[in-house]
Amino acid sequence: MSVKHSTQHKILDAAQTLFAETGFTDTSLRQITSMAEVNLASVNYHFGSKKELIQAVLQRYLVVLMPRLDQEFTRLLALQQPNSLSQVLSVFVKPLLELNKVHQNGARIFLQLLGRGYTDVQGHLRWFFNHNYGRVLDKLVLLVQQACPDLPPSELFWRLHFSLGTVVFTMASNEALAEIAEADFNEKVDIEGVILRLLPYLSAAIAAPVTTVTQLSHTAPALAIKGI
Amino acid sequence: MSVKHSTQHKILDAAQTLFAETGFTDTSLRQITSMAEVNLASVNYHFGSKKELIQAVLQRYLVVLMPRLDQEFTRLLALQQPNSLSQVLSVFVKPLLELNKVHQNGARIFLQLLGRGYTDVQGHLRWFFNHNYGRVLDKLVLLVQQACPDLPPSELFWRLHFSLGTVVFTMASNEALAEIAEADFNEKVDIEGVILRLLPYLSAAIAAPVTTVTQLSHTAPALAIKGI
DNA sequence: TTTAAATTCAAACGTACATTTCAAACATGC
DNA sequence: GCATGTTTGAAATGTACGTTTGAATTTAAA
Repeated sequence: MSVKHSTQHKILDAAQTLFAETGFTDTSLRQITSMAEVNLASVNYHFGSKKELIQAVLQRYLVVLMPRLDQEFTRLLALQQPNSLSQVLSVFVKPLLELNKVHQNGARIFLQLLGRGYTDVQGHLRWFFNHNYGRVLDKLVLLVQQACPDLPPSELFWRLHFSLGTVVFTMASNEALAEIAEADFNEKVDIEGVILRLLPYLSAAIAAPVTTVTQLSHTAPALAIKGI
Repeated sequence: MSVKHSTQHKILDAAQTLFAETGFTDTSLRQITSMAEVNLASVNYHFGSKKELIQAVLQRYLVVLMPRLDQEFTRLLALQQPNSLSQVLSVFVKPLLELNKVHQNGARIFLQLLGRGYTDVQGHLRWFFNHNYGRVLDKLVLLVQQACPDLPPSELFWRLHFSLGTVVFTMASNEALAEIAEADFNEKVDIEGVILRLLPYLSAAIAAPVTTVTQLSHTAPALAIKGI
């Protein structure tokens, strides 16, 4: 049935599954090597350290995804005339789903790992990510800015991070959510289904009218209270 | 300057800070007791275990917040006529900010802890939370349902979880975000500022028009591809 | 002041972890 | 087929963790 895999490959496969399920810190090398049916020492032999294994697991997807995204962003930027927000966000879909070619359920696993990466570890992953792929995401910011010219840059900054949170958290708790959805609403939701539900949600959110505090305090008199 | 605090109090204060910063698993009891300047054994003496300490840290805020939320939800539900979505979401603001009375920066710390709770630990916190406060949140679902009568229940389920992700992730990485915002846009953003920015974002997101797959595939031809 | 309970303390316990070691097994080019 | 470099294996190392222990100390009631 299954082809013969190298030790590295077996380690990466087991590691990504356990990392996505339990997080980086809560997954031990012993769990990984035991699931991969390889020797404990082989992780350090092939990857150097646990830290480098984590990065290798992510790299397998990033080296596929990021050039694809970069290409899409560049294409949209070249169109000169501004794209709609939903057009911009839609370019994520295909590259993300193509991660399923890298590995079965690759898209889901990658997004889960991304979520873990942003909440689990404090330093090295964020650095690793920004250092290697920061420029690609700058293009995304530019595209969204063109799509929402009325949005102040600082507001856009916050809303893009809100959106990152939406995606990342949803994927981190994806398993639990999908189970509840299936039990409560009898609907099976795969990663594509979740992404499709995210698009209109995020489009509306990012493009939401900017509400000033004065406007808000009409519907939210709570803000008038002092001293807290 | 500072009043004399009991050992329990000192442990809770140190624990909440470290938990919020580093997460539950990545914070050791030795770090906590060393910051609190108490003996290592006192955690187990006063709280029983690390698990129970985590719950105690959260309880300090939950026992204040949840009855307040419950009261607000009940009040809105009693109005009979449906409330607008932004009215519903606005009731979170005051109770959340009142957590600053529980402890300095209590609102921020609590939301950060909530974020950690949803991503760090797998089992016991989610159970603890749903078991104790599930009924309060059922009222919220009802209110949102009334505010958005056109939203199918399953869509509402997903969007509320998307929104939870937005809040929870934003708070978990709040420190980093606030730093960047201050450096890039020269604007100091406190927890109240973040909450105020979240409200219009979430209102628009939850109430976004429901897009069907057919509609979407016009702007996102990516979905037409097969085999992935 | 006496006494009993509550609290603190230093030390140790057992466990799990990432990493290292080094000999054995394996593969590969000559 | 031998020698060389690569990979695996079982075992050990050292560290950090949560928790337990039992004696010392403080607290507070009698």
